[in-house]
Amino acid sequence: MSSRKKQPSASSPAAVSMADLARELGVSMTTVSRALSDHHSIGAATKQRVLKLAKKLNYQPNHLAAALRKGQSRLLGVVVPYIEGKFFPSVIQGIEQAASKAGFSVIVCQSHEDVQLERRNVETLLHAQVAGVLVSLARNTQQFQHFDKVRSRGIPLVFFDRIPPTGLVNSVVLNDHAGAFQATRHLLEQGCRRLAHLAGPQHLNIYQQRRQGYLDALATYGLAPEDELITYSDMTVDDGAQAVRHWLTLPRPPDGIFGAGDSVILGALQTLKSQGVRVPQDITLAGFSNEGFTAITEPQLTSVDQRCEEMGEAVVRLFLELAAAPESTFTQRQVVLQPELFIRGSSQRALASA
Amino acid sequence: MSSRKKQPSASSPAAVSMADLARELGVSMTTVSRALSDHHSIGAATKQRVLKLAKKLNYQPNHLAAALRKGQSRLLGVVVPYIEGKFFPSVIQGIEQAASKAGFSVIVCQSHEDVQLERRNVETLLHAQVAGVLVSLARNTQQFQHFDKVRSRGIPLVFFDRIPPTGLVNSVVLNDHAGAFQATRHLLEQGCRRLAHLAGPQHLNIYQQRRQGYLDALATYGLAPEDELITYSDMTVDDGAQAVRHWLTLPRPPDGIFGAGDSVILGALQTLKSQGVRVPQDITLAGFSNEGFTAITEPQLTSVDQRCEEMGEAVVRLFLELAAAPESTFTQRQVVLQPELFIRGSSQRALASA
DNA sequence: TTGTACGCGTTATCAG
DNA sequence: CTGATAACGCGTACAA
Repeated sequence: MSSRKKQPSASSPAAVSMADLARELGVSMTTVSRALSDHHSIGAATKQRVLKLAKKLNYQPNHLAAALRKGQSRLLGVVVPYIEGKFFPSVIQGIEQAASKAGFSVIVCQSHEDVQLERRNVETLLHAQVAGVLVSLARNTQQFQHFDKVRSRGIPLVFFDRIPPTGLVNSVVLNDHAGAFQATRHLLEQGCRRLAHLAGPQHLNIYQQRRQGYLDALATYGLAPEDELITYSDMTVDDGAQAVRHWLTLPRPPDGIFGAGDSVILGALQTLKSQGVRVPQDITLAGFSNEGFTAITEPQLTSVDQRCEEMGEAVVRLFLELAAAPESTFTQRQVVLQPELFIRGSSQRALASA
Repeated sequence: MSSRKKQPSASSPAAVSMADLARELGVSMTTVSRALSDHHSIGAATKQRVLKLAKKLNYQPNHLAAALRKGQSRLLGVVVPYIEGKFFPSVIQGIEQAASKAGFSVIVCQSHEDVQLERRNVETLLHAQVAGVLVSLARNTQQFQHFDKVRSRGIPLVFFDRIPPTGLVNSVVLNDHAGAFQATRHLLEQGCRRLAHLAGPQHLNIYQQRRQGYLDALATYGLAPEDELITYSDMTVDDGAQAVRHWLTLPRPPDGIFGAGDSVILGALQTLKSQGVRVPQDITLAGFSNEGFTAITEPQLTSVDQRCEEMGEAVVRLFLELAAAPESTFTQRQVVLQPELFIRGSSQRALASA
């Protein structure tokens, strides 16, 4: 009908491109590009003209094309095991904040604690041409080849919280050892001398560290660990309940429990109460993560806070450093954050004995 | 040094492109493209050769380029108010599942209940050239121009849970009215006759519906609503506590409370207990959302479950329909899911009176 | 300061 | 069935 090259069909997007602006203004695309990207080689007047028309026509830059051209997007890929609970949402929150400040957007993927899915997530992110990949490992991830592809493409890779045991990576972690140590020492200070531990899967760095912190704190009080007072599990509520039922059958049950997670301690608390065992008078409790529900239970649960937002920010900072560094430099930086113990009713005998 | 066009620099990504495959095999890029995309016009033998080499060289398709060319990516953008709590993570879970099944990836953005951020999120998604935008509105969103841009680009737009009041949109919602009606009727069946309601912001469709469900249930019992038994708030724990403190000062306090959310009911429960009021004997409670903590409180909280995963799946289904439909057809489909009441201790007088 | 021309990796069109 | 070529929208040496 019309002889125009681009026929603005009524229903289709009015996607106005740099070429359109250039044609309209009678300048070259180069000029437009420079005006929009605030390049130095550009006359102030021309720049204003371009910017004005761009606004008028509601020009939207096609980041896809830019990414293709530059071989890099402004997207950040995040892989986490799950987004229930408090920890990961908070970390993601920190990541989003810092990323947005640096002009990046964030894609979030869940591995649902499944290596297979984790692998596919990484693929997805690579396909989306992300500028960086930020990962917290799935519980059952024990091999790490799927991350080689990321590195081999020169894309910055940062692990956080759950990191590979190899250590040959860039990572941000909490000082889990210190957190566990603090919590355990606190229970000991409350007078406990038979202190049990609900431990997590030991192939995950975090649970290993928490167990070690527990052991080391015992040692400072001259206490030897007892195998029957340490159980290993997936840290669910049920796992906590089951462990407690077992411990209560012992000739000498524990007088305090440090759990490597909050859910498992919740299970312990519920079972203790149902069995008529008083918390904290008979048995004190402390958990890890400072989940929201720790302030809801009765008594409230003492727990180690993980500085979630700070972790997210640190992850992005590390990514930015890697992105800025020349590809050749293979750094292996590790950022370590300090946890904080939140002391609540489940461990305070002084208050409860009243 | 070498006469090759592409000099594979040691440190840079070994990104092998279709052109590389074509050159290596002595065929055209067209052929390679067809083999890879399973086009019909291609010899079986040639196809195998291409596929084999592609695998050998670990060819990774550049979806970015494809998206640029086709003007469409396989990315789905999701905007939610927040990802704490149970509801949104679960819905996202449903979305991810269904999207992945259809070959789409998912970007999640949080508006943090802020229109400004919501606006920017939508921009971000458009920049990322998403194939669809799935939105649950921020609490204070009352204007909707920022979504016009999405539609004007011909990108399918689906709202869920918190939708614009205009109704001129594609959406997936829970039958909030039915949920509230069920919960209220249940409390009435427990013998309550002075039933209070903790209502949410009425410009949000969901809270409006829940309030109406409450009112309609009262009506079926011939009860007239009383203004002093309905409070409006942002539904936080504190809001619930405050409302209860007020109600307890009334000459005739309520004998049951239906809250439009679980947090607000939690606040109510805590305050009631601290004041020595027995739940459910003196006052029954029911909330909305079936949050994880409803099973932790004592007594456990009766609450309306929102079919989160189903909602996510429905959202994606609707998106796919819109994407398949010709641009001209302006449908306004609304999918309505049925909620389910989870009855727990906070509302069961029969059990507690024992 | 501005413009020309090319390339990023893919797909669509048309010709053979 | 296969191939050459143009195009998607943008960035950037290089030339003017």
